[in-house]
Amino acid sequence: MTIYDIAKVAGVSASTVSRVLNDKPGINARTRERVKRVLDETGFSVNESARGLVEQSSRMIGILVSDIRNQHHISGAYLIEEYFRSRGQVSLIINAGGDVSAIASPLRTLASRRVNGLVLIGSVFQDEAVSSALQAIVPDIPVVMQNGVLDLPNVSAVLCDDRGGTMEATMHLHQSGRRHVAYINNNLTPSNNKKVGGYLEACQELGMEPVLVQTCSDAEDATAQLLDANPGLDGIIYSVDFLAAGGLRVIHKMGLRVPDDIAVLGTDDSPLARLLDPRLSSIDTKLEQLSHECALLLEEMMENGGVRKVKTIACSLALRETG
Amino acid sequence: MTIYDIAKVAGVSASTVSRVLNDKPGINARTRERVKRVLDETGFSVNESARGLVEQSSRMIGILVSDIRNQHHISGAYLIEEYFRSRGQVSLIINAGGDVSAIASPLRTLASRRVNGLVLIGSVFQDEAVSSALQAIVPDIPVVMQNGVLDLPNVSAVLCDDRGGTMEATMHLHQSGRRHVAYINNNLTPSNNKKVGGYLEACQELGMEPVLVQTCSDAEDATAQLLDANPGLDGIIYSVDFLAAGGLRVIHKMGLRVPDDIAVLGTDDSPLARLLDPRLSSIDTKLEQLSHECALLLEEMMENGGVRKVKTIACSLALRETG
DNA sequence: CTGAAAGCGCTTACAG
DNA sequence: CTGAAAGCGCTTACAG
Repeated sequence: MTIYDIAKVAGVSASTVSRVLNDKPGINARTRERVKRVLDETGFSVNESARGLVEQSSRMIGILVSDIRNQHHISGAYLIEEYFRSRGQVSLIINAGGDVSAIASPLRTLASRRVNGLVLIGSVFQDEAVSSALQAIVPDIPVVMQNGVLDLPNVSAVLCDDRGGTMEATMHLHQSGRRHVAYINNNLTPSNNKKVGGYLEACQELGMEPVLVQTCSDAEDATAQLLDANPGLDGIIYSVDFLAAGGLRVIHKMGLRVPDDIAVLGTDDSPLARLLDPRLSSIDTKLEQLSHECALLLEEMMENGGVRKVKTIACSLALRETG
Repeated sequence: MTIYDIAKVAGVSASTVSRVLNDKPGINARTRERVKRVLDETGFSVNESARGLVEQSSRMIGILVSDIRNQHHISGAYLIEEYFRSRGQVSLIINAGGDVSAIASPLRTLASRRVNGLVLIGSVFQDEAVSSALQAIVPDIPVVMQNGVLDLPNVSAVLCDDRGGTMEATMHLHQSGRRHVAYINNNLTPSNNKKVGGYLEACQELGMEPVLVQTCSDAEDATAQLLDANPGLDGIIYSVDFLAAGGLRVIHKMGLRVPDDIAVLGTDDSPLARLLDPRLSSIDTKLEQLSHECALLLEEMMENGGVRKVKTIACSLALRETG
């Protein structure tokens, strides 16, 4: 079923059908009605491939997510998908996979589809290999990075002030009387590095001795060891909420009370924070705002031909029952 | 940059470039090499719109998710995306939104894109309105439903045996000595209805008095009221894990011990189950297997022209610390 | 207000 | 083994 078929039935030309289809002005109201009726009755559906070919626009954007398992990233992707779909752009959501240097393959896929814009979700994309790949494969497509920056003319960024948020969290604990606050970090992502930096800076400012733990495995083991080695600890900040879940379990098992004996803070203010018992206080990294800004920025770049911008969004503290 | 440009540089015709691009046989090895080099050097990227137009295939599949907030569904979508991408099919993941009767709009979007196949994730799609919409808009596209069935010739289904899983869970509690087991349900989805059915049937078989609670709001309130009204309760099953999180909190607050005083079971065996304290025992609804089967089935339908099939996958119990 | 024609960038018989 | 040509289903100047 093509517009020619519709044209035949409606007794007009394909051009006219196309005009009706696209709500172009300058068409006799009666003709328009007649064509519309045929369109409806036949259940006609435009072939977007053909349309994309002539319009040189796919009406699609690409969303590259660094890791599927990360609910935070998935949620960001969906927020962006929603925004664009309400504006007639469909989303191609693709999982880049763990290996950032393998980004060329998904990027080529997206390029072939001629996506009108691209958003990269996850700070791991702030990487030299990604920069080269972007430059080589999509030098002319507007790109926005969620929580990462790259110095490329077509690549904007919306950053979350992880450093400031973590500083604020540390200071908050200090203000509420804590004097021995540790930080437990997992992945060495650019985002996490900023968090750690904020923690260290706050410690210095406050005259607290920093206790930094790097764990690639289990938060429980890390917390247990930390607590064994530092009996005087009265606060722990985790680089992500789910780590704090394990931490709470260990603390509970050791017979310490939260927050009386020890305060616990997570990061991201994920849905999990509200589900834990006690409810986890967390650094809100503003996922929704971040995603929304990404969408707005990308839209702006797609329309105005791409002026690079870098925005930063402040974090806040979501205080609940753990500190 | 089109294949004509490549052809000119390589000193061949566009047909030859196309053949090289698609790894067609019957091309002089030298010519192939030469073209490949030019392809590489120029960073050529096929226009998939043009290709899709002539091939009458978009190399895309559509994935319709009923609700973004449901991590279970999102995870399913990603598992399917992964499967198809590794086979050269890109995924259009779309959030259908809460209102099932509004499914026509996303369906039309997907139809316009000429997706080669479609998967619907979420049992809420098992609905008369969805059935009509599918029939009207995509009568000829292979469709697979994840955990829902519809009686349409082009619509296959992979179901999870929610009923059996919940029966088994109820029986497990009974076997471990529980005699007063309640069930807390949230949404009235087809899937949840099966769960409730399984619970009721098990109660009958076991001679237990069923205590069924329907809550559309908070699991904590529901649990508190339930416990107040039924002091003898020694087990609760929740229709989804996150409800159990709230339940555990209330139980804890009331001074009851889990599982000694009361056993708690969730459903879906989500990542959350392992993060709660105590670790939540849960009915494993086999998300990964379900998604994988959906992908296989859809692939089969797309290749062999669509014989409808309905598969059911058994649940199992993931026993941890709560019962 | 409407239509005929060209062209978007590919693939694929058909010839040679 | 290779190329010229037609055609996939649209949109958009260009004429009228």
